[in-house]
Amino acid sequence: MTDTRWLTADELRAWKRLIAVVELLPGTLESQLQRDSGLSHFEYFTLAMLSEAPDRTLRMTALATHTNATLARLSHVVSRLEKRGLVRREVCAQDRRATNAVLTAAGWTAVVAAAPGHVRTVRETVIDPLTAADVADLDRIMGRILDVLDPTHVMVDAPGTDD
Amino acid sequence: MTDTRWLTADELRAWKRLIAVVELLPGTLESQLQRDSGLSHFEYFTLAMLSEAPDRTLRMTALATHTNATLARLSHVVSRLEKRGLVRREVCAQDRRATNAVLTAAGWTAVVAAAPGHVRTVRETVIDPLTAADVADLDRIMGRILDVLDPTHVMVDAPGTDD
DNA sequence: ACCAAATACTTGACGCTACAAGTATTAGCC
DNA sequence: GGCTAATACTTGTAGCGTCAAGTATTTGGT
Repeated sequence: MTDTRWLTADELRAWKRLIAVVELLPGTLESQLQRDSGLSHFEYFTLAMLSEAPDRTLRMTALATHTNATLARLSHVVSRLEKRGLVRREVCAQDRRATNAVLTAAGWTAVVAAAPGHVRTVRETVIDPLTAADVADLDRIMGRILDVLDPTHVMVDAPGTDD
Repeated sequence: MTDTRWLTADELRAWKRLIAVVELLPGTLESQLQRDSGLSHFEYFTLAMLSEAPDRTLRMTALATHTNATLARLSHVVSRLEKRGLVRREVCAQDRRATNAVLTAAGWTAVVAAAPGHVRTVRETVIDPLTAADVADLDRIMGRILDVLDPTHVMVDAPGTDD
């Protein structure tokens, strides 16, 4: 336990603003999706990952990795999505321990219907207030932070993580 | 419902990275604080706000605003903190409808003890991987996003929002 | 071939947050 | 002054995420 290096005024200001965005952004996305599509952001994200996977199918473990969820959480969420007919479970033929989550036709319809409103919200809240240079800076900075938070780049820059 | 303006490749990359940080950062802060201090990030933040307020006291409504919480959520959290002896409730003398949340001596001790570890985590995950120019860019970009998410700047740049 | 360990989930219980409804007090209006 | 509306919370309920434990299947020795 060495001496604490406190934040400078500039660092503190940037940090406070980042943390404010981290607190506020999820709620904004959540509200819009819930209101317009009846989906939580995590549900939307899960369906989106499946929609881009080969055969619209992923093993639970792979899906959990891409959505940054625990297997337990994903299992509960997939159960709910299954009850609503948006996803279907299949036992994996190659490895009977494993479960494949498959996007149903209804699930595809739901995610396709939800996407435009979601993208519009993303544009309004994040992208459109920024200049092209800002976007480049944001990309660079978030990349540096992710090198620490997610060194193996499991969540981003892996296949099938489009939003 | 006009045509959707989809994200360009650059925008999409920056967005995906931002959302990854938004998903991963809270968990990182949460784990460290819980492990080292037995506090959730929200509890820590609540105590920190109180610690910087005059008389270490704030009305519930004001505290809720600064922590970006609903009154209901804050009420539950303060109840728990009260049970642990970190916060005390007082009826406001001027307005008997209102409740003041007051940081106790034990609460002060807890937040002071938790701060160094928290700041170290913030440094390691966010500040230190960035150059000074990055920090300035981050500050500017988050400011622009906050103009949309929090137009009245209630959460940031209001008094008593240091972290 | 067999058995222990590892893997891939699933399930149940508990804690936290949002939402809805309720209580107490104050402010505004006539 | 008295009545209504607004304010400032508090409390109960339901839903979602986490953690711990359990089940089923496969892998890796021996």
